[in-house]
Amino acid sequence: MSEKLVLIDGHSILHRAFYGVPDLSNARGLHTNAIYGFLNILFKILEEEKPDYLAVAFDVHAPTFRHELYAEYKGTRKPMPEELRPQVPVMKELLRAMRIPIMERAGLEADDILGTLARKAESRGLEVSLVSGDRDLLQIATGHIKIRIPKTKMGKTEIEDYYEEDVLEKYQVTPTQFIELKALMGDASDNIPGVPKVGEKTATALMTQYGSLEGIYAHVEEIKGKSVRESLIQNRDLADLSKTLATIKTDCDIELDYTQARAEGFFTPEAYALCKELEFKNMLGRFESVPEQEDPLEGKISLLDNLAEADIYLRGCKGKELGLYLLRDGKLLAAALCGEEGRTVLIPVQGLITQDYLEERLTEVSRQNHISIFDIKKEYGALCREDTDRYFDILIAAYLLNPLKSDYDIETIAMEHLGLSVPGYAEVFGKERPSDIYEKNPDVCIAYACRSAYVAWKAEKVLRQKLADAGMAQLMTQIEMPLSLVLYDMEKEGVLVRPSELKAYGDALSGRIAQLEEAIHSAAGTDFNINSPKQLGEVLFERMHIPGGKKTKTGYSTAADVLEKLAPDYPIVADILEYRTYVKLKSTYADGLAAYIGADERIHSNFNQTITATGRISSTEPNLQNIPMRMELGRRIRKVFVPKPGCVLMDADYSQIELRVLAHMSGDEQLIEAYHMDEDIHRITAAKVFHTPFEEVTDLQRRNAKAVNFGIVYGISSFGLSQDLSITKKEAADYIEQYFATYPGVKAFLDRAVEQARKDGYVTTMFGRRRPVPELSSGNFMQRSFGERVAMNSPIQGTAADIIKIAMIRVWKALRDNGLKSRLILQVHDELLIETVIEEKEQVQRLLEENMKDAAHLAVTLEVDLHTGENWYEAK
DNA sequence: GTAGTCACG
DNA sequence: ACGTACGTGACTACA
Repeated sequence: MSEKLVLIDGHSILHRAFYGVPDLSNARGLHTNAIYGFLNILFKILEEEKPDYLAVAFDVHAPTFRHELYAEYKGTRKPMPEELRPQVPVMKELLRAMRIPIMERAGLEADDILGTLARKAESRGLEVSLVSGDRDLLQIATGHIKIRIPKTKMGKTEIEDYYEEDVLEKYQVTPTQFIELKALMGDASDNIPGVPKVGEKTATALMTQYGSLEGIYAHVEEIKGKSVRESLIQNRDLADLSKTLATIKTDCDIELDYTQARAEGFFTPEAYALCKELEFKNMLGRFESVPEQEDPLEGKISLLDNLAEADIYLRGCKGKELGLYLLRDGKLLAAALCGEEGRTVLIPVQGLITQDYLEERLTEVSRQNHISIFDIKKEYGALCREDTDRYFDILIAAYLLNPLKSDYDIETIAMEHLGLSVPGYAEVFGKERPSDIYEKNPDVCIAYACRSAYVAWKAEKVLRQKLADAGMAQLMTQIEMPLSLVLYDMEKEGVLVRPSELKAYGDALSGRIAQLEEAIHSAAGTDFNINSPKQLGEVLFERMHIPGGKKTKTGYSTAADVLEKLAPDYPIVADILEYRTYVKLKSTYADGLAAYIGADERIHSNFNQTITATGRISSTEPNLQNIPMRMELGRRIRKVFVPKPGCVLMDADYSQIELRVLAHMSGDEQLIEAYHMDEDIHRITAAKVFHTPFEEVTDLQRRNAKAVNFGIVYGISSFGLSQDLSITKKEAADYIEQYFATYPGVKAFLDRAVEQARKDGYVTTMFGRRRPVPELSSGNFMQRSFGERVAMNSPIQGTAADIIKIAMIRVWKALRDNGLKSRLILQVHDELLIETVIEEKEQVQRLLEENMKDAAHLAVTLEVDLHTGENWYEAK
């Protein structure tokens, strides 16, 4: 088999990646999205092609023969955006670190280098792939030279491949004709002059008819369209010049050193270090050997593996500020503590040091020491839970400083906030159990645990300072840290369910599912998997010829909004919708929830504090924040959520908290006044917006006003609103205009939010929580628009999240301080659920209402709707 | 592992 | 012209 060469147009791919990959930047503020995208494309190509040789070509900023021919020639590149420019040298540095040859030569564009090297390689019998975002390269395609054009969209890379025949198929012209096609059309973005008034269709038609530019001019008098004909005749010189400019040189004096271009040994320590600096964490897995900085704890670790030594240390550390790390594997294996730069200790569960003993001593230590720790919610079980002032969670701090990360870990915090490179959990333990590693290689485990305690200890000061600088010190100490304990308690409490009722509910669904499945298969005339959108799309839109266009990349859209339009005309579609509803309820809720019922017949969901970009809490395993509510059938699932004996469920939810937050933050007098009227807010809005007396507002008007209210909170766009209301964009735009005329303060507020985001790079909530909005500086229209909506929505959603967090802490403390046995068990964004001891009902109700209403003092009151019931269904 | 779908606020 | 409402998580199919 012949050998394979891959050549990449560096600038072109960087450009593609820059526009295709959302904004990224590392701790030093360097934008890295183009480099990241480039690497993704590079790795994808390496995997697909497994080339023998690889090189990357770059343009040099110097005049080329094209400039000599044509004074106005500006190069084939678009101007480079500010955020991209600094990424170029870093990209080259990374390529050098990966031992990939960089080909560049004054007077040559990357295209010419690619063209020349490709032809030479082809004549030597190699298979060649040219990777570029630039279609001009298609002229080089042959049976052995493949042009690969990657498209990066939302982080996913797809590559269009063109051999000679593919060019012919897609453009109806040969690669050679392709140059002349471009010459005819001109290409404004490439600064190549062309014959005016010849568009792509005309140019293609002419080219297929006459075969070449020369052929066209030989028969120019026969051409039908007058304006085209005259334009062609007038601009003959321009067409020829354009062809010369667009022709990629394939005979340059440049050679590839095939020894250096061997496609191997990319993953060098230098490249690893650079990727780490750039924070390309998921790239690091590609490196086999993992070079590390010297261990910061070399010689500073003490192993205290007997009771006496451990005891001496634990007594002696009283009053210190400690960093703590608990090594777990289901059970506690060891505790690492750090209270000074020069010494970190590890106390293993071993011999007389039992798990109980160690946990007891840790609880004692935590009572009299300040402790810094990573992910405290997991460790509260072994800690004193009187208050949270003594604790600092570096995970929560890192989250507040940048809530956009998908995950947080100790090694990333060490790198980002301490500039310290330490091995990560996966590097130490891989997929093995910590206890196995601990037996096989205790030193590695000890070192890992101690480093983690050291990082927690060392990072606290830095993180505190950064939080203070960002105005989030109070948010950290007064809201997030106390909240972590509330969440711990909620998880521990869990919520009681009735397994038998859940089972019965599921069984009832199964019956109907079987019926519907049968009806659908029979109507379709074929048995297929209704759960497969692919198969379903084919059956509906191909086999049954139901009208309905493609929407998704992969095929037909079968989403509910598409099917709902078809349901009235096609019974099978209505059945499918019903089938979907039932299957969803069965799989996610009936069966899904059943799998999480513990031995105590309670479900203990995880409440995560460091997931969302806006400051909301999230719930997982299972998600108890998305239990059906809107439809009656699904809503009945709530009947299986019950209080324990002697209790009732009390549910309290804020009434339109986000809209009230908007009224307050915007200070809009009209909106505030509307709330003071103590009437249906959507109806008032409708009356104001549509200039209708309050009493005469129609249901439709109210519904529209409500949709606009929602839209405002989401970061209004006429398109979004038009989708929601099934009206035209124009009508939606009118509504929005009317709305802003009614509530001018709201408009001003939203504008300010976007302005702040543009200026500072982030927006803030009433309580100082930050949400960075990197998308706003994107060159991509779609991403920028998204950034604008985010800038408008986040302060509102985030402030509402802050407020309910405050309420949770107050309610939790009030329950505790009054010695009540009722417990907070769930939070659903604007709603709290309390398992309430019947005797405490009045007291809990009062305490809930007061604490929720008083959680924040706004220009409008916070209203709370409160219900009590024998199950969650009744309590809503 | 990603895409499509759908449940919630 | 571009192509979306904001914030989540779970399940199924399929490469």
